[in-house]
Amino acid sequence: MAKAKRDDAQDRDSWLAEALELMRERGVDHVKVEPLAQRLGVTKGSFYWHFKNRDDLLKSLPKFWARSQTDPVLEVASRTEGGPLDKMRALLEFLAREDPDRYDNAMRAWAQFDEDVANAVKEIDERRMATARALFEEAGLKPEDAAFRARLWYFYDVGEHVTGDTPSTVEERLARAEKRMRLLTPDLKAKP
Amino acid sequence: MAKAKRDDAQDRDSWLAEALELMRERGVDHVKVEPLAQRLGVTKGSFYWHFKNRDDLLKSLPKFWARSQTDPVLEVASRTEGGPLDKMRALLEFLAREDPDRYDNAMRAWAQFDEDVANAVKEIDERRMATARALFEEAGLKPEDAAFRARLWYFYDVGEHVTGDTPSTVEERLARAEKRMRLLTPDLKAKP
DNA sequence: TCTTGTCCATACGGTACCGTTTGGTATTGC
DNA sequence: GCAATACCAAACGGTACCGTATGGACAAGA
Repeated sequence: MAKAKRDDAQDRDSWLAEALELMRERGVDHVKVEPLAQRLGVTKGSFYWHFKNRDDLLKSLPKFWARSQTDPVLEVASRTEGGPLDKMRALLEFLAREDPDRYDNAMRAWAQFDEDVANAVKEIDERRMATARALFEEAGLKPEDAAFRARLWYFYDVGEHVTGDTPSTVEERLARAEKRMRLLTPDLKAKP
Repeated sequence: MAKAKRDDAQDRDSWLAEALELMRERGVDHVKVEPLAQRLGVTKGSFYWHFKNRDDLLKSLPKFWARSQTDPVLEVASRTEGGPLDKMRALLEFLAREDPDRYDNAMRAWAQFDEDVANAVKEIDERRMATARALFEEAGLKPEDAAFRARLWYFYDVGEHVTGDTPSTVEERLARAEKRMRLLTPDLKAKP
């Protein structure tokens, strides 16, 4: 009874990774067993070894995606020295320099038609918004006001992503970040 | 040559309408000829009379959707008496009371994987944002600043829609609208 | 009445995919 | 070395859908 698995548990993930990629490119409904097998250079035989069926794969995808969402973003905030406004600025700069998740839009698209996926996405949204909310509270806002301003803050990101209205140059993105700070934090004190 | 068509030209639209509805429920990839025919209570024979093929239907859908976007919203703005801030408030109240388009999310989901659709959606986004931009300019902002604030304004709507984070009661939605006004227009003069 | 055009039903072949079965190969425990 | 096990290939039947071909019902001129 060979317990020492060779490279497995890796292989299930490699199916998941490829499935996620295919989903990003063409949407969930194109994530099908045989085309996927072809992309991986194997036959379906492999797939049905690692998964019960296609639904098993699809049900596993959101968690697989969420696992990749360990929020380097959140880390940036905690790593930064200074008050909440400094952290916000650091966050915006980080986001302006690199897009943290290429799969967001595809997941949102999927979430429109699947409740489980919708919940997975909602959880991520909540986590991100909570970060923003905490910073606004730290800057002195009442919880209620902080919650609303965090929404305004976060939804701007969401809007830029889903509409695809993102400047192509880093400079322009940084300029927008600057404006965003000025508009959303003029009344807040820098050091709590 | 009977030129007096009976009820046609209507029927192509009825296919399109049903297709749009099905797309909203389950996504584009479930908009297929035979299931669609079943929902309409006819056979494919009818479909291939009105459309060249499935692609013909799908290519027509975005325009059909855009046609329904004659923006009652924009009308609200022009109908309202007073300065730009009054118009903004009127817009927000209108949006709080009724959701103007149930197909937005589905179209955005589709747009992720089809460039033509993406352009159609982009056009609508542009039109809506232009309205907001004009109001901010009217309120005295420089074009550049107006553009950014319009983005912040509009993306909030987009964010609420795609995340599904919309209050269930009208009262709460109105309260949010109120906060939004206070946050986005404190420095603007009421009458231009 | 006879023709012409509109609209749809029926029947057909073709394709892409699902999930199963069976069997083969390489790796590991003993 | 010899089983047991992990992993995959190949071949199969089944289904859902596409698009086409053909013909029928029905209305409107002539």
